[in-house]
Amino acid sequence: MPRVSEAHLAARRQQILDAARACFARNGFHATSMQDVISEAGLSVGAFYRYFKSKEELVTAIAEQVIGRVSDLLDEVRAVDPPPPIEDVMRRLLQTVDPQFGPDGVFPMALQVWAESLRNPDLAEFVRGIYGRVRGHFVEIARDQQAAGRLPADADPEAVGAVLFSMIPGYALQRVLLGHPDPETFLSGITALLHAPDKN
Amino acid sequence: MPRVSEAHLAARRQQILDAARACFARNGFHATSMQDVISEAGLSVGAFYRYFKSKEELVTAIAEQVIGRVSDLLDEVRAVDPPPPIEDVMRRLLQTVDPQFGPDGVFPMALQVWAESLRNPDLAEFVRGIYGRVRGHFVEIARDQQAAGRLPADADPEAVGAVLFSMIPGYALQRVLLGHPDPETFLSGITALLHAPDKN
DNA sequence: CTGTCAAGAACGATCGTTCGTTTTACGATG
DNA sequence: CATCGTAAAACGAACGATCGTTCTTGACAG
Repeated sequence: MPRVSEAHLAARRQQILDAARACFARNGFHATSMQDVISEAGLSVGAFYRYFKSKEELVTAIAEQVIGRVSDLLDEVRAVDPPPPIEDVMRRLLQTVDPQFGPDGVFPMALQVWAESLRNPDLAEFVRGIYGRVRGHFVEIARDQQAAGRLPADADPEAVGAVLFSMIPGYALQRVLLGHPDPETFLSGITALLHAPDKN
Repeated sequence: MPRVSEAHLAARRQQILDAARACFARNGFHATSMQDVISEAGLSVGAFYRYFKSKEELVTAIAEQVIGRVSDLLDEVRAVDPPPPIEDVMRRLLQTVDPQFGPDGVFPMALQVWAESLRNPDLAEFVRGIYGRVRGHFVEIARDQQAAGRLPADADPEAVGAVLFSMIPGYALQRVLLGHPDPETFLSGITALLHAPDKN
């Protein structure tokens, strides 16, 4: 019996996922047919359905990879101690994330995942879990900053973390939809706000 | 010949748009069929195609209404002088925008529009135009603040405007996907950042 | 042989849209 | 005012296309 090697099976699966990612990035989840994905992968219909139960399962798998990748990008940045100033943290973050704004990056597809998660409860829960963790990292960053005396002593780290977190997808959206501004300009805006004279 | 009143025609069109908005909010652009929209509107297939050339035209019309609404919300807030402190501007903004986070608000559908605009060039251009204008408002706000001495003299208003702008969709995303935090908490985070000790 | 894997024709469902028909509302006519 | 002719407006059965999926078939490794 032709039991094929475990590695071969995994490779096949990844081959499908890669093809799907390309198609989805090009045309979106809904406008790409199974035939598109299958042709791109150079497989047959029957082969595909050996590896995925349905199109929805494929979409979910891709979406989870995309969201997971976003999360990983942010994890890397957090893994720096001692905590540098907020501006440096955000600089690292924006620079790490910058190559992901192009058509081949994760952010254009992240937009699709966000929309999709409104109608796919499983995906919604997954997204909630990942983004909750990511925001948690920002809260930790805020806590670090507060401990270093770079935030008011009475500040709520949860609140500051939420604000810092908001800047990432907010910036991503500007980049993806408007094409502006570059990371350094954006950073200078953050710097200006952090150094606002105490008249507010 | 039954030329029906102009008002009647407009009302019919709006009736379709309302039905479409309800359906799209419930199931998304792609998962709602024409039959869904038409039934919701209580019309016949033929009647629908008298008012819209295609489903795509309907989607675009709805998307433009949604994006326009977001823009209008922000316009209202800007129309206040003399310019209050940044925190007050953002408070007004977040409170105005707060009721729009629920399932019936514009933001869940805005997510869909963002995704859709990646594959619909006409819609993309429209979105670009509107959001460009909205960001322009934030730049003006930054300029006002700078003139009032509440921002460093050498700050770039374009950059500060981009950062302030980013907080809105960034916050919207958190609210829609995570359900957190409430506007006042988020605001306290902004306040904390604005009052950061000058060690950064 | 034997059972796994790949292949792709075929299927039912459903999609968006068209189009021939019926209904409706108004202007003209007497 | 009553009637009728007519074109706009509404209707909905039907259509072709395409969708995602199933299933029969053959090839090939153990």
